[in-house]
Amino acid sequence: MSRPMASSEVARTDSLSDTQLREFLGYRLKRAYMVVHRAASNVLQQFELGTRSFTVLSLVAANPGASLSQLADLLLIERSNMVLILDDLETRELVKRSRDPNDRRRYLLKPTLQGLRVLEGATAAAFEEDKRLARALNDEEFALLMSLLRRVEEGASAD
Amino acid sequence: MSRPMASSEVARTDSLSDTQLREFLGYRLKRAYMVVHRAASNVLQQFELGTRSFTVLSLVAANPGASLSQLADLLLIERSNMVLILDDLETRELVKRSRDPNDRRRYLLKPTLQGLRVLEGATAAAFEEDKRLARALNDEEFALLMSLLRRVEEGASAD
DNA sequence: TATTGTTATACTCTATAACTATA
DNA sequence: TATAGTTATAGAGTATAACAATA
Repeated sequence: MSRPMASSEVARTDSLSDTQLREFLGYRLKRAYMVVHRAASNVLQQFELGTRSFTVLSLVAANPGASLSQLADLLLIERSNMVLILDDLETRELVKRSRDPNDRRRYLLKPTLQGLRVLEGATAAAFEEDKRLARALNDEEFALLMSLLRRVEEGASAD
Repeated sequence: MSRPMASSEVARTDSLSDTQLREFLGYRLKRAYMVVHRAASNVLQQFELGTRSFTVLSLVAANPGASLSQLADLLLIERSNMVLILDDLETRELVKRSRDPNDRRRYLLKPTLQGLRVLEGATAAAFEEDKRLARALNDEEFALLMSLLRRVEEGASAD
């Protein structure tokens, strides 16, 4: 496959070293996130959902009557970005906005029947893929990883 | 702070539930990655480096003579995107491209003296911030998390 | 034919500022 | 005056296709 290279002034190997970067939590987190995110995106594509749309649809279904700001806060994203996600979900009739009669600034968000149907299929597919992605770990290790990630998130956010 | 709300047809709590999503490795990975990435970006800003530029500069310094394609492969990004990162680093005279005399398709990448100086400071700051972000974990837990992340990445990439 | 680097482009995700209508 | 939702826009990050030079 690879033939011997004519040697040049600088010694080179076929595979580069990233041993220094591998000491960084940020580096390892990003690499793991990338492969997991890409795989999840591929699976959700058949439902015409991105990972963000899937997450928002899931939260709306689990919290009917939630507001846009609440969702944005929970997902650590800007309200202005949440508007676009909800625009998309509402255009496709997966989520419905309706004015909150008690506070006319707010919209109460609810899933449509079709939204619930799509979510059901997407959740099953996403969950199966999630398990497949973590197949290198046994149940105990998986639970441990989840707990460590949560502690990192909470410890890092607490400034 | 929060006054009692007039009750509406749908019961609502101030904090939404994401218990279903919290079962997903992808969800937890993304949340942890977001807070870590934002903090790292903030720290690297004083060196006018993004996390990607920092990573590439670090790899060039650790592997003088590496090629663009090798770096792209290692970082799991497209060659076309690596071109733009290197354009930026070279414009700022942190990295230098020079033709490989043995294969005139390639460029050998090397850090400049200024590149090494900037990298030294950036690495120290990034490492300190990385440790701060992981301060919720002791050394043993940190090592365990790193190992679990690596196994997820490798297991997930192996299709 | 295949590979390296490149250009152009589009799409996704994130961030900021300013506006409106309500409170 | 503060908050909820919105608009517009800019900046990262990522992906795809096509091309020239070289192997």
